[in-house]
Amino acid sequence: MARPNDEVETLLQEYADLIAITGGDAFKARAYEKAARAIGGHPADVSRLDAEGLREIPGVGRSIADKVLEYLSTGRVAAVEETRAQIPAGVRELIAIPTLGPKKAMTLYQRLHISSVDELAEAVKEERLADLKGFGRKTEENILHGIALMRQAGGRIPLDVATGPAEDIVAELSSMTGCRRCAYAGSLRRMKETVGDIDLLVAAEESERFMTALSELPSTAEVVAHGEKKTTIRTLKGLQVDLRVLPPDSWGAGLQYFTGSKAHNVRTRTIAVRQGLKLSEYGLSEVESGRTVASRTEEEVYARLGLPWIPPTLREDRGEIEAGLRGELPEVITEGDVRGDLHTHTDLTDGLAPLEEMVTAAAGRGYAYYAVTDHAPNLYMQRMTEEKILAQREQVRAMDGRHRRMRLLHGVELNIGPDGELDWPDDFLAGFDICVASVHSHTALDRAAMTRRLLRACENPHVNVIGHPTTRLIGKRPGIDVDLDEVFAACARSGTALEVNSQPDRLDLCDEDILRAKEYGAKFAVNTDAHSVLQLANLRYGVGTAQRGWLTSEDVINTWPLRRLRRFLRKSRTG
DNA sequence: GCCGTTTTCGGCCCGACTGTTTTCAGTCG
Repeated sequence: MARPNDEVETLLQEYADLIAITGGDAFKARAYEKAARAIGGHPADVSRLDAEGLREIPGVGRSIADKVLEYLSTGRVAAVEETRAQIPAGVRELIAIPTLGPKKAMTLYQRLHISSVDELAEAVKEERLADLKGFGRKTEENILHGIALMRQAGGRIPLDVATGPAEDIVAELSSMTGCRRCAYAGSLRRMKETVGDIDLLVAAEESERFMTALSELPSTAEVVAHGEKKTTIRTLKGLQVDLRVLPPDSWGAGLQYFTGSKAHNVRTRTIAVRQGLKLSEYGLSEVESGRTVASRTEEEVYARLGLPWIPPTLREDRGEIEAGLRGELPEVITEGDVRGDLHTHTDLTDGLAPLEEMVTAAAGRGYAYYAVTDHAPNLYMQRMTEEKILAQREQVRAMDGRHRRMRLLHGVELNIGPDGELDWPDDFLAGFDICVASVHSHTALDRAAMTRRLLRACENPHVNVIGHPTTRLIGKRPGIDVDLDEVFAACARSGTALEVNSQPDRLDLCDEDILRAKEYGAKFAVNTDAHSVLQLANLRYGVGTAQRGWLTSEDVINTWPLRRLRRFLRKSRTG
């Protein structure tokens, strides 16, 4: 059910990790990492490719192509199994802890026989790391901090990881006879950045066959509970899936109930009670007579409560009930409102696809404009130069107009240095159509310095968008310590947009920060930061996050017509 | 292990930061 490319990517990445941990050739590990990434981001289904087709993927040679074929035909790869046998699986878990890499993980295993995150936490507490070479007080602190950060995510699953399987299962159940409606609900439907489990609903006259179907899916590893109204399974990847089957007449009430949030439902139930009604997953009914007054659709249920239908992404009790009652619910943006992506990469830096492929894919999405924004020189590993980016500009200009309905913008993703300085002087920046500027280094500056740094970037007349403004990585790295209110105010004042980065492990700004920034009158750009053709589709997650932040088209510059966008990009430089 | 030749080996994204050392290894972007 999972995309074969993703499975292969996961396998090759594991092999790369294992090579690194067991002290194998670092370049070999890198080669596997690179191939993993290339296959994960490759548009064609690898399970349909032969050896020759596989070797056309950059970074895939004879050896890796053979391993992929071996995996696709047998489900296993001998070389990987052999390496797996050398160290317990838990050792690999350790390198997920920030600041802990393969070398330290191997030391911990060899010297202290630590092979799980729990054992490591225990060992730190018992001060057993004290006499290990290379492990000082500060390292212990970093490990504990890293573990705490991981546990904070509390086993919650990133939005994109849950979405794929949820859609697959919905498609599967929808195709069964007797299925009147099928959808996922819960925090996934509300598009929270992480979800605890997948809540599925089916409307049907009888339930058993759906319960059985779920239990018997190839991706099901374990049936946790199997009842008449509810079945819970765990997938091979450890995702928990709850299925509820409802009578078709209860569909709307059930969907409303199981979408939540809990806080939102408390509010809707309270409104019902005040009207002498009772709201449950089966319907909205009169308390006295028991007569059902609304249940078939969500619209009907909300309408009977005196509310318009409320988009799931707003159902957090953050004022949506009040706004709905007043008839002032925002018209939040949808994916269809987005006219172009303003932050994307190509293989000129760390993207996977050449310019032409990215542009063609963007045109295929129906965009009216599209910005290419590769990395600038101060991200040293990308080896960008003035010559290279000017040559790219030539290519972009030459390509502009080839897709009739889509205009191309040539841009760059600049690095905001520790003092707020940028990669190139102003006169060079003036040659770009759009500049995104992001923090990539020096993430540990104190709050005052960090704030000064970002303000200076905002105030640069050529900086149009602050990319992933907090640089957080969900479950991995907290955001930078910065006075966001100052930054939001500066953005609003200077005509600099704040990015809503759609990468599922970023979603930065997050919903709550967006709500705050909007108060300052700041504008936003919902971008993918795509490093491959496939990642252009991550836009949905950014749009979901933008919705959770109550953004409308008016707030989001890349929903605007090109003419208006261009005016915004000129900042205050010209009238 | 991949790649591209200067073709069958020798490079491979480079530099900064951190914490630990006392001149550097490990991790990260």
